[in-house]
Amino acid sequence: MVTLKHLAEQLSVSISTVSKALNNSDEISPDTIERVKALAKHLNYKPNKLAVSLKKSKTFTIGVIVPNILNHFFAKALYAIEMEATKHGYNIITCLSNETRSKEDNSLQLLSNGSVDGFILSIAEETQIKDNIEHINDILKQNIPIVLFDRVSDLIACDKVIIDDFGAAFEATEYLLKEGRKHIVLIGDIEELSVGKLRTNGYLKALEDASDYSSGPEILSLKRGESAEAQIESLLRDDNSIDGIIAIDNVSGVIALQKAIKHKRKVPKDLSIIGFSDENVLQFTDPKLSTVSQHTFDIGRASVELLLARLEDRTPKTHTTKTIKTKLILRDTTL
Amino acid sequence: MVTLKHLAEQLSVSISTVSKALNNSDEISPDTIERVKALAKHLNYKPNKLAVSLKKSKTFTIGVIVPNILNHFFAKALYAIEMEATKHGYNIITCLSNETRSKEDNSLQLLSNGSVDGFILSIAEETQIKDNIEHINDILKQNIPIVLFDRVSDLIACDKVIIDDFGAAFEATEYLLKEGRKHIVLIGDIEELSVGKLRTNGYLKALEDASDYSSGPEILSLKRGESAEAQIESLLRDDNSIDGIIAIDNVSGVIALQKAIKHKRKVPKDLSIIGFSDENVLQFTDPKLSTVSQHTFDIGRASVELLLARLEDRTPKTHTTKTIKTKLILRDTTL
DNA sequence: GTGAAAGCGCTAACAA
DNA sequence: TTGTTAGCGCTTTCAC
Repeated sequence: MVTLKHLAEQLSVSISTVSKALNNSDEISPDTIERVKALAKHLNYKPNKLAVSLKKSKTFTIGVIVPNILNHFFAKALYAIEMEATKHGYNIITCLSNETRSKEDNSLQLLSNGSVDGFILSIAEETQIKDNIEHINDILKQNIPIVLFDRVSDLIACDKVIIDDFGAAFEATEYLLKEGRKHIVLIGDIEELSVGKLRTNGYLKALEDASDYSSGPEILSLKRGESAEAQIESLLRDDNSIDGIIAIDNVSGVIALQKAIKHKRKVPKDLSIIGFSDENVLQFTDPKLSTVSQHTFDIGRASVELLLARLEDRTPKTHTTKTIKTKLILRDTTL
Repeated sequence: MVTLKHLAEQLSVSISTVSKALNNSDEISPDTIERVKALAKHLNYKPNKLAVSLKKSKTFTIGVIVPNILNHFFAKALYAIEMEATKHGYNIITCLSNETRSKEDNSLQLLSNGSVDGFILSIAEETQIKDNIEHINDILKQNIPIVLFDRVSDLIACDKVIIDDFGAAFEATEYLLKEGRKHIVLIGDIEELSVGKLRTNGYLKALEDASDYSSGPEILSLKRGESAEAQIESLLRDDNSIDGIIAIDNVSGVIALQKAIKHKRKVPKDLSIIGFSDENVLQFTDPKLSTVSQHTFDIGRASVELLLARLEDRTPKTHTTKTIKTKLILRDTTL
């Protein structure tokens, strides 16, 4: 590895001269700067990032902790985060909590030792269910900034990026009501998460507000141990009166659609389906699923922006919660 | 941030004593060790990783560069890599090339300055098409080890993890032939990649070997600018004689299946479909797609193992190419 | 315009 | 058993 020292020796100048020259200091003569830069280029010199970071107490690295990268939502969020971070000259260190509190805690601990300047994090399911978020607040206490996205907690005081889950589900339900649907079922496997609760409430409120809707709310809360497909298929098979489905997680909408096709239900004539997802999750169905689009790319980008603002002291002392707009995208599974 | 210096001052001992105590050196008295450790724990001391890395010239960090994280194959590979790396006490810095050579090169450059101990990389499409791999060899020349996975190149001398693409496609085609299929079409959008070529050759060889197969090979090479769905749909619509499909990329198989259902083709009675993918890509179709499973998790794990072996000097001078077994998984779209 | 020296936080050879 | 010192590669203040 080529170091400043090597360059200095070759050029018979001091290390500090070389350093300054490479940083275009106006203390150094143009001539020297040129000579130094020429040799640096020739020898393919690259400043050792560890040394610079150590010296400056600044790593230009963000720790990103996501619950499950096999979930397309998080994959896309990571994509957006990486793109935006790179744009600003930051690297990302990626950790996966796999929905467990222990791994989340572990990653936080392991990176909060000078490895990263801050964190972008979506809370693990286990953490959210137990509502045990001390490990996260511990990091905050050490003055390491964190931006929470999607899955957040009121018990944590930091910057956050969310979508209007309540409003989005409300709007989707309202749409089905306007279509004249009489039996709308909500399907999901994320009732325990902050976002799941909000979406469920949005659905409930919309039904409540509908004066001419006679059947009560009906929720199929998918059980973990059992096949989601079997549960959804049996729902559709057993009850022919269902004419609307709101799927509040990533995949239930697609499953419902596949089962509806299999059982020859006319979609959307006799049955409307709206899923929750980013635009291009499981995009190859025919007909195409109507969805509440989460603008995942914007979520990731906003998270990075918020964190960098915090790191560069461009933010007020108070914490920001940024809400990314959702959009109801009507494709082929709604009228 | 708590440092050794803080601990040393509080305990009125030297910094090196503290350092040694924390590392359980037998130069230090049990008593001192205990006192040091107690205070360290109390103050939540964490050794600064940058300093340790700088000192030891060892970062315990792996740079992972993948072409496209929205492709489920790479998401899963990343998942496996993160899991395995974490298990061995390594972090991963993730970079996305987005299939471009420039970003791939950039990431390599930016991390080869002491940030990582080595790389795990799958070659970007642009790099593979142009067969311009000097930037990768440059890194190798600097004695930074690289493990290539999935998309590899003969022009790069390093450890590699691949699957038997030729054999897998051969086996899949053979299976359809044994089913008695008379008109088997290959669909794909990755003919330009190393893996795509190998898979295509496997298909061709299988047809060639089949004495009683009268129609020639037929390949639908999906054009980039146009909709894959439209191209596949028109194939199926225009030619009713097609009774077998081998899809060599991640998603074409699912698209073909959806279109077949839409056009009321009996699957698998009148049309067999085999896709290429990991087990749980787009898993919610009904019927379920038969696939060549790539054992993506094993690919990721093997990549980490190979790299760590190299880093820890446990490997011979020569380079290893590890081939991960594929498996033809027959689900519902084959007889 | 250039260089010496201190120091970021840590490890490790050597001295006491 | 403990402490001193040098040094990883870099930046930056201060002196020349």
